[in-house]
Amino acid sequence: MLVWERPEPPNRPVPAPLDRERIVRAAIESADAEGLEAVSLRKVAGVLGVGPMRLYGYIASKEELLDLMVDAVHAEIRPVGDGWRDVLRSLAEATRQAAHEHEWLADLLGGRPQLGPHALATGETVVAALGDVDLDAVMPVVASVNAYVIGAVRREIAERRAERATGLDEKRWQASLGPYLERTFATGRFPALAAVVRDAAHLDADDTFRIGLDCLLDGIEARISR
Amino acid sequence: MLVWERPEPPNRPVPAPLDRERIVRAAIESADAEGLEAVSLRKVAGVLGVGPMRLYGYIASKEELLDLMVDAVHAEIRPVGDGWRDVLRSLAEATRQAAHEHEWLADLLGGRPQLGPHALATGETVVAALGDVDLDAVMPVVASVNAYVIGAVRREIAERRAERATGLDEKRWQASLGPYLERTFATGRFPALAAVVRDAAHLDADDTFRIGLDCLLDGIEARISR
DNA sequence: CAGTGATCGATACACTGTATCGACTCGTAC
DNA sequence: GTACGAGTCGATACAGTGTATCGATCACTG
Repeated sequence: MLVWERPEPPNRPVPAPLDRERIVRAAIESADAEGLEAVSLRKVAGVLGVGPMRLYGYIASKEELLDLMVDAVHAEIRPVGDGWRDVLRSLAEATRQAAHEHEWLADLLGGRPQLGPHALATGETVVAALGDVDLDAVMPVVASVNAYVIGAVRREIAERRAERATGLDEKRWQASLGPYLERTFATGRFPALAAVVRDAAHLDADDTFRIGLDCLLDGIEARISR
Repeated sequence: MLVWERPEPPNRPVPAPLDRERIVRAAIESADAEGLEAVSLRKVAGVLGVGPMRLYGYIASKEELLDLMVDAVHAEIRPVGDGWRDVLRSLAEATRQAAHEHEWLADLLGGRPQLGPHALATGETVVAALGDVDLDAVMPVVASVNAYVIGAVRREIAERRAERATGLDEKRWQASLGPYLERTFATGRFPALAAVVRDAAHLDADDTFRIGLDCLLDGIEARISR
């Protein structure tokens, strides 16, 4: 068929410009807005106006995308302070802060080794601030603080989600968790637990986090100044 | 059609007897053998000789199955010892041990509040052993140890998996992580980190875990005996 | 200008969790 | 003894997933 009667090719749109940063940003926005389980390659590609397979030019798997997301958040974690204790506390608070802004981070933290440039940069800052600490003690100290933060943040976010799930409509709450614990404790099988839950002061999340962190830092201090 | 020429109904098999315990056991075996991501309701139902939808008579969602799996493992976590410190240490070691036997536990720990009977029983044991501790201090103390354990175990399992992934064939290892860090450190952007990784003593996982735990327990001791 | 590699996205595959619904069984009321 | 109602079981279906494959198209090199 001659060109004259052949229609123009269907206006093939210029392929949307793409790079890892754009992809990761879109993924993070999705995760922030709708949770991690709502992040799919199809949706991410969708908001970028692109076919799903296009992403595989920039990442090799979804796992890699998640790794990139975590590393991107590490860019926001900039511990500051004077001396090792300040910096470790700052690291902990900043990580917790990041997880508050990106709840999905709690699902990913500690799930895979963090070796991205921003994670390494954070590590560098921290380790550099531990210059006056015995070299052999640096790794276990940083590791322990990281471990504590990961676990504490996970628990905190998990609790927050559980509350939100029931709290969304008061009915559900009334019909589920509170009374469940009531009934369970009423069996008398967990007297000590029941006593603590009923009679002890209920700390908020901030205080709980800080107390544990202080304990850990105290213990570290005792150990490295020995 | 008369019965005489109508074939027997196709030997409808007696429905396999089922209960939550059987389901959970099958799921745990799957997860132990092939990892958590290989656990699907179809497969679990399959090994039980049952259609997938049958499971929904016993659980309301896959999440609930995972909750049951975690609680089942909590039955193996029986902290023992004299005094609060022994018991907290025992709790930590037992949890870590459980995660070594069921690596998928690392993916689930801290992901959702643990309110199953076995988890509560573990909590009861621990809290009971903290009888001589100020009531208001019990919750944050237990929470901090739990947080540390969750994070430490996660990191440990994550590292183990990463090693295994590359270690399965030596080629991959040589081509991926080791040299990656080499090259990255060679850029000179992470001098302090590089120094630690190169010059510091490399502790094994057991020691790393114990050092952090000791720090935390030391800090707790200082705080509650104040 | 021909050919060659890279890039793009449509299609396809195997699989997921779970809603729906018809077929069937069984205990009970008449 | 029979009709009915409730409940159980599993086949089918649906919407969605990550990713392999591959033909079409593009930009660039000889």
